[in-house]
Amino acid sequence: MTEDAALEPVTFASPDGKDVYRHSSTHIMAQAVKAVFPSAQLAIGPAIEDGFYYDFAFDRPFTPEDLEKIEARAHEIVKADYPFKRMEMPRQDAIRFFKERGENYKVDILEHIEDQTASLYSQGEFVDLCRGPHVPSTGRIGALKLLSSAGAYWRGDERNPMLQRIYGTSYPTQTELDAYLAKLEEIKRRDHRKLGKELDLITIQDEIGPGLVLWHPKGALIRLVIENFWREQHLKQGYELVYSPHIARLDLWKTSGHVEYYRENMYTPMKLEASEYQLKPMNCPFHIMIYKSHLRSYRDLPIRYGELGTVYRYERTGVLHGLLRVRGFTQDDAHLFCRPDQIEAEVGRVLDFTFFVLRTFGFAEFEVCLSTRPEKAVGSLENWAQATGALEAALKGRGVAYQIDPGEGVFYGPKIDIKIKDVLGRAWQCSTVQIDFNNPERFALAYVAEDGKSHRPIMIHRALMGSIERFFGILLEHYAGAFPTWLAPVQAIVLCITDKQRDYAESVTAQLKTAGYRAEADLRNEKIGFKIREAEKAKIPFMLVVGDREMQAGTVSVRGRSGANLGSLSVPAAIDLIRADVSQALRAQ
RNA sequence: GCUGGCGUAGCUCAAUCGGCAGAGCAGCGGUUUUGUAAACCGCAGGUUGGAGGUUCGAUUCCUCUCGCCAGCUCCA
Repeated sequence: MTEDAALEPVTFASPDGKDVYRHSSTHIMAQAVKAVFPSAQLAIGPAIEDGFYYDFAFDRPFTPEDLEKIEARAHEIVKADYPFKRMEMPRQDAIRFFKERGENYKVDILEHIEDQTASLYSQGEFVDLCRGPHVPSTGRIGALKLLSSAGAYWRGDERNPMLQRIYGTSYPTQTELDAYLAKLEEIKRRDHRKLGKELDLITIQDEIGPGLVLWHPKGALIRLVIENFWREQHLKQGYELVYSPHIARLDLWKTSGHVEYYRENMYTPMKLEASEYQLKPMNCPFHIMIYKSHLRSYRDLPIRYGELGTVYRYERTGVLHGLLRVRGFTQDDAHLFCRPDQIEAEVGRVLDFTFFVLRTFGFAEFEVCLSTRPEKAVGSLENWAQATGALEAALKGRGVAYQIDPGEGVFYGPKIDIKIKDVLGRAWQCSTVQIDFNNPERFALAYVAEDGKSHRPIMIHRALMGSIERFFGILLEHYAGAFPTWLAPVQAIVLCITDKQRDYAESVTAQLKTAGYRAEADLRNEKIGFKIREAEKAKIPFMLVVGDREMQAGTVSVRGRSGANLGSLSVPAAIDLIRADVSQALRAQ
């Protein structure tokens, strides 16, 4: 350090510190790759959340055996404890330097930067173009592991050549690395595709088609509970529920602009009786047509139409992913029609409603983004400013922490996106609130104001869960299949110890059902340990064991999910226990 | 869509060099009447994703195709 400067120590505990640490790690990996495969060319290698990657131009994909060799070499480099050395040179010199070494991608990067000075970092015989900073020496990296390799396009553009990317991670200690690897295992264990099949909730089958979901009885039951809750709450919140068909004339989609802007995501239209029909990719035009079905007064506004609307979108094959990305899905959609001065209040109501619903499902942490006007957009600048201001005011009025994504709004208006964080800290985009200047214009929406003249309403699109399929998948992973009692497809199972208690078990089950709970009886001629094991695997919240003792006393022996002994209770007391569990979840906001 | 990997019984996975497709669980039949995460015996279960090719012979090798997985790109 040659001048006075503010010195800020960074450690692995801070985000910046992690970044530097992982960045140095990726240099070490790159050095190892160059040592093992000298013909590999360097592209870029940044730190990412939970690790790092480096892209290489190489004549073939890296195999797991390659990764082992590279990792072994990287460990040697760490052991050798090479110091990281920074040097600077004029940009042209740097270009010449990398050209000589055959590092064409580095040359490409240099040709695109504006700085006339380039900084290079070296450790041992390895030199890389790099802004830095780095840890003092390679020995500072405690535990380093390569995780996987895959193709990735140069500069993230699919028209560019594909490079070979290696992912890895590093931590100060082996213990921390092990904890991270354990988390990866946990993520695998909770995979909704696996759990969905194991718990017999949903399947996606080749014979049906990719991205098309079959809801089996237990999955469908959970969905029914979700939908019932959704409808009930929407009616309470002043929404009117509507239904719309799955196809409509192609002309409707021409008017809405979807044919023009969204065609690559739409199924091919079908021809019928001299006109073309389109499978719906969105619900909005239908709600608009309900609005338009008669003349509207300013007194009618806001109008809120809600629908669990099933839409079909053609997604490129490579992007489909279990329930999280499908081709046919149901949006918990609603469209609000309001006056410009009502935007803030309406958006505020939607935000409150969203948080209420998401909290009820057990999510407590959120990431909120406000996306502003993109380059290409419809609507006047004043409209954008007013609407964006209203969104912001609604957020501020509620003390919601948010970040601004400049230029990330949809072309037809600004939006607020809410991501939910699951129990493993992963963020999922579900809820969205979007202002739409475009559709009211395209469909010539109007209301008669106090002045007796026709005015254009503002339209707000919003979804709380986004898609029921995706939301269900997230819930499944969040709870690892152990749904809270109010959602569990089977809430209680009565297990008899021998067939002497069959009648009693059936009568207990009938009492539970009469009380309004989803109960089953396992009357099979099996040992109690076996029945409990099966009930545990099915993640049923309450197991009611009945043997001779219970039958004599008119009680049940209650076992909670994962082994809790809740004691011997009378049947009404057991029902109270279940009731308390259900209502607690529905009240805990 | 792109790059790579993978498709074997309902599920999880074996099958050496190209040489009779096998196990556990689940299912079915029987025995067992059981006290908090797996009783025992038996039976059945397959066009090895699909189509073509090479070969005396293909789960295995080749081509095409469908699907899945990882990543990229794109997104609820």
